[in-house]
Amino acid sequence: VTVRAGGERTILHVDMDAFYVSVELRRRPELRGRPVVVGGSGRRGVVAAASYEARRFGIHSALPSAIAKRRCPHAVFLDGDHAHYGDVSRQVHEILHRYTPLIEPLALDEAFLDVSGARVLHGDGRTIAGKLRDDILRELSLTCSVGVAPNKFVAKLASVEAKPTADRDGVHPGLGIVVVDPGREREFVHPLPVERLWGVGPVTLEKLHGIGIRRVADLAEIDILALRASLGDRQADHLRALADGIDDRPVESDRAVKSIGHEETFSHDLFDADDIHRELVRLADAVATRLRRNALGARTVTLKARYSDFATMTRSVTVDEPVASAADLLALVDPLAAHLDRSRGVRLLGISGSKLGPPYRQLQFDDLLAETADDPSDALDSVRRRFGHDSIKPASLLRRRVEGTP
DNA sequence: TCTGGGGTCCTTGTGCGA
DNA sequence: TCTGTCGCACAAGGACCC
Repeated sequence: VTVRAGGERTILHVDMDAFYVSVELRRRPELRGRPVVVGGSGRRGVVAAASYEARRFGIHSALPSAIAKRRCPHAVFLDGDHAHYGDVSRQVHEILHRYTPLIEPLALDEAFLDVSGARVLHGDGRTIAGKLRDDILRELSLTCSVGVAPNKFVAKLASVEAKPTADRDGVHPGLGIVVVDPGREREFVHPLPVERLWGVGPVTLEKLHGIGIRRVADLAEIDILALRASLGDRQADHLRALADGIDDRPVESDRAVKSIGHEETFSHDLFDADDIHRELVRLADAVATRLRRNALGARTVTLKARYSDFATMTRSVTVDEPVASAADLLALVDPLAAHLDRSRGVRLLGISGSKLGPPYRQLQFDDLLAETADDPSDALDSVRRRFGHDSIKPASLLRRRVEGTP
């Protein structure tokens, strides 16, 4: 977190163009110019990314694959290769690091950069955006769009304006870079439809339409009390600030991960307890592997299940000491799973760990015994060496304590 | 044969101790 | 002693993001 006394910030939002698809096309150049879809090949899949040629047919991310195939039967559907996308993402980040250490990754394919302190060395925001686009294209054969603005939110909207577009008429190249100068934020955001604001999804949009708000300018003008009554104080105040082009959130380069989880939708619903247990074993193993890779343990473990009617439920337990092994995760999750209503059919199961911390275990007396030879007195000596002579003594030497005191 | 998987953040309800 | 309330922590659900 940096605090700059006075002076405008210069924030870049870098967004790779159709990232997964573009990475695949580097490996399979024969598919260039064709509608290509990554993900969504499974029976219950959805689209993860679509080439601009595929977008001409109304295919977009999160679209159920069954619908995507209906809209464009001749599209090429590829399974995703997330490990590879992760590698390429790291290469992109190495390039970004040449210009500033203040990088906040949002996803594999996009990041915020605070280049306020890099202007002397590398030039203004537009210049830096041009340089890193050139670097990424030359070194990785990938294109990206960049928004430049005094804050994160406007920079993100600007990068959308910089992107290529696709409609029935064809694919239209984008500007590549869009700069919103300080003082022009309101002018830039006011004409946009309100659903372009970060945090306005289908539910909030419905509420906003209900009180007559369709453009960002409407949001900036409406009585704040009416807005609060509709959305709640916190969200109302937040959206109003955005509508005024105000966003003070810093670029956070060192955000700690808060949860690690795995979930899976099955090709066919599960009704059998053994089947469910088997899947939980797999999920627990996957979560445990990633916890340990990150040198973390979880104090809270959450079981997620989605029934065939798409109703979702979660149940969690919190324990005193972080767990990081598949066996420990499973021991916590299995009792939760016993309460599932299997007769409804389970289409998805997930396990996630939160309240993360170092995976240490409270030192047990047995641990100390195990460190020493068979002679218990060795263990005594070991404890006293580590924790002091009075740290261990015969129970008979302990004074009785008044009930209720430590 | 419609609805993934990785997350973050916020709201709401509830239980508990002061 | 009983009751209300306040603040807090936690669990569960949901909205939203890519």
